[in-house]
Amino acid sequence: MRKLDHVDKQILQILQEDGRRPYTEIAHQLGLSEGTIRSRITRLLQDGVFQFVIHPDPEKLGLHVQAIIGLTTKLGSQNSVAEELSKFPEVRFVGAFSGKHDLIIQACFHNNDELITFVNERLSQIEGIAAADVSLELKQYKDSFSFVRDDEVPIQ
Amino acid sequence: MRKLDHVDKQILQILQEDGRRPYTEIAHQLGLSEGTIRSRITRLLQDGVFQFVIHPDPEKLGLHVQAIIGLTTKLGSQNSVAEELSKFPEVRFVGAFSGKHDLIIQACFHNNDELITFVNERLSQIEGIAAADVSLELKQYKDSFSFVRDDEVPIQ
DNA sequence: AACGATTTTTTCGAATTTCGTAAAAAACTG
DNA sequence: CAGTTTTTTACGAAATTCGAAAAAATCGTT
Repeated sequence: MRKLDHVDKQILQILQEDGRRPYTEIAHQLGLSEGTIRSRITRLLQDGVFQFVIHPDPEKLGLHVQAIIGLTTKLGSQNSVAEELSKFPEVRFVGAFSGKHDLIIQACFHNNDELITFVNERLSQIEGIAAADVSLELKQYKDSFSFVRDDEVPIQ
Repeated sequence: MRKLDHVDKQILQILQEDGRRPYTEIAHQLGLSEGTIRSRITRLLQDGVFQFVIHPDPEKLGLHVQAIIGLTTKLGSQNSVAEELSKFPEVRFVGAFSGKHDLIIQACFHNNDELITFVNERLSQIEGIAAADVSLELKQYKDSFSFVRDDEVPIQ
């Protein structure tokens, strides 16, 4: 996989703001031809650098309750627990971490009942979870995939 | 804002998988006309139900270090701290929470140095942060905005 | 059930975008 | 610097999107 250059990052930055901006417009904006933008985007997709998706507003979908849950797993079951958790549609993020919790997940629910049911019935049925530390989201300030920056990648 | 119906959710589910699928194809897939898909998507966008974005792979962008940081703020400064943090491009998530930490953020860095600099120099300069509890991501299992489900919204 | 009003869906030609591909240009290599 | 590879451009054909009007469906009222 070739290293991303300035043009690639500019394309990503534009698509970050509007994932459906036409190649022709991006081309015009960057002073390149449509074909160039197209071939670059095709390559970026092929290299798995990004995907076209949508960002729904959970509130508008009726998912009024969001939570971050820190999990402590029994030694040796971290991986299987993480994979099990990843299958749930209400779980949007699962990661293994160093620090207080072995796993940290983020999940969305319609209401508190659904969250309680998830913790008490779903989580308890997964073998290997020792403890769950639930933090309820009170207000969301920022939530995005917008981490494309055009600054220099540090020399390793 | 009208309530989302089954067709809206189906459209969102399709776009979740491929944010660039043409209206014509969605229409064909759902047995509706292109115009219907177009007007529904236009309305959903106008109502702020979702946005077209891209999901970059942080690793492919050279962002090899991700962290979740739980913050304790001084009484009264939670909001200003959150807003300040939201301005950082490396910070992709900021939320106020009940539980152990007042704020929880998620951020991406090129390397450990960048993370250390962020914690020691950026965070320390923000007025109102009492403590920061850093968890380093060791492995990512799931990360998506795919929380559109087509099950029943519970009766409140 | 019938009515008008409103909203949603369909239709269709025009404008725009995307696609396939070949040629040109540029960049890289030894 | 000639040869090779990669990238960009160009352009006609195919597909998609767009604008707007007609048709259909939905809704509230009687």
